[in-house]
Amino acid sequence: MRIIKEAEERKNEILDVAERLFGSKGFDNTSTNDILNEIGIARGTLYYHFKSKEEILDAMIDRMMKRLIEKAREIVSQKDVPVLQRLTMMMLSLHVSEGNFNQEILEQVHKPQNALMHQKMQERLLAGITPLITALIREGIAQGICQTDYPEEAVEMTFLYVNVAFDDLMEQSEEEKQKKIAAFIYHLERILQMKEGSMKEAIMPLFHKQRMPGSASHPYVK
Amino acid sequence: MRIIKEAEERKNEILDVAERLFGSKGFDNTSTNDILNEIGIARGTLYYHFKSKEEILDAMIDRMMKRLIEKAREIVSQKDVPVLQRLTMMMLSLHVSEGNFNQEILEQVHKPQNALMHQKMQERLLAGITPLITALIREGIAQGICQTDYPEEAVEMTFLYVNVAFDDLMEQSEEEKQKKIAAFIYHLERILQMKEGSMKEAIMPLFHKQRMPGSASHPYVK
DNA sequence: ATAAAATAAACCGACTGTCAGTCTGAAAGG
DNA sequence: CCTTTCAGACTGACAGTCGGTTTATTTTAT
Repeated sequence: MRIIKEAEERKNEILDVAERLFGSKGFDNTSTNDILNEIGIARGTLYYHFKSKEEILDAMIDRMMKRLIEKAREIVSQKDVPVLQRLTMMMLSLHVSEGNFNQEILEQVHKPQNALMHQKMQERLLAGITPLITALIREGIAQGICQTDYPEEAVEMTFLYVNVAFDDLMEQSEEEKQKKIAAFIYHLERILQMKEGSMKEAIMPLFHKQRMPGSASHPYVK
Repeated sequence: MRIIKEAEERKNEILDVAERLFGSKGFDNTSTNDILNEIGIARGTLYYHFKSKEEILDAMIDRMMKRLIEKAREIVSQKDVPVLQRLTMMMLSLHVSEGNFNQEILEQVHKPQNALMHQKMQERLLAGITPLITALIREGIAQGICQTDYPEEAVEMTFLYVNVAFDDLMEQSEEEKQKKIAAFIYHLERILQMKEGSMKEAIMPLFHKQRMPGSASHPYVK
């Protein structure tokens, strides 16, 4: 029995499976056979739609990052929410959004074997999100909440740090985590020359109820 | 013809070649055959000394980082040199030391295909160097030159940024580079709450002669 | 002491299994 | 007729294994 689908539809089907398999087993440990067996298509079909395994990875990451960046864009555009809260929401959205899917993939992604995937994702994310956060910071500067001569670089610096240092945060003890977060806020306030404690004050409203890790929703985040 | 060597000697021979080949072609694009052909040993010999290709990579990085960290340790221990100059030297040593070897490997290392190598090196480097720089910062704090409640995290943040952002600095235009560096110093001064411009003043003495990129020696660096 | 025997260390290279990617040619859908 | 799919055999490259060999060192026997 032969099922014909539109190219786009089939591609997405492939990407869905790839996303699940790469996410659960990693890129190197997923063979192209795994993918095409799971879907039930022939080898030729896979290579009709993608010209290499790496192209599948790239397309998958592309699709994924587009989703994330779209969410981020929505957050930034909520002009009625205070700047600093939107900033916090941005940070959070990258680590808890999409149900617990990102959780699962993040656990995979920072294993050494998935370095390629990790780097590609980080590159994309950085390129896509930096301008958005930068815009946010400029808003903050305009409002006199913060100040820096190099908003773009300030964002790069902090965002990069969040992504690398907080990636393997899960392996740390609870107090270690708290310290890392506190230190980050502390230094973020310095970089952006904010009133001491103003960042913490912005974060608190988002946590007024205790949250189970990685699940329940924030008041603003989707 | 059969040449028998002591294990250590042979291992180092293998690592030498691996270092050169991984450095010039990347990890994935270097086959185990490339390595053993170049040395003129058999397949079995290679696997007698190392149990996998990845173990070769790990050992190579280990050896490399030990050298780097040793140099860094020497720099830190030069108590007669002002703290901020030593700090600068640390940063520089990681990007220009060892002749122009690092240059070559750094160019390779930040290509997407070498993500694994890059990540492993960064992890090692971060773990090895952070404590050294942190000690330096504590000296600075004791001298009243800078101040932070979280020296360790401040170091992690800045050092991580240097490594990631300055890795692909070579591809940027000259003015882009200058801006990035200026921004970094600007924010570093803020993070460590230093007198504005004090970092720049510390850097200048190291550059009193114009230097050819990546070659001639600094007054203090080795 | 010294030759022979045993042990260990280093080495060899053919072989295996896996996997990404190619190719051909036919058939179904629209 | 043109896009999509099928089937799957094939290639070439590669990491890793294995049984066996050579060289060096130590032990034992004489």
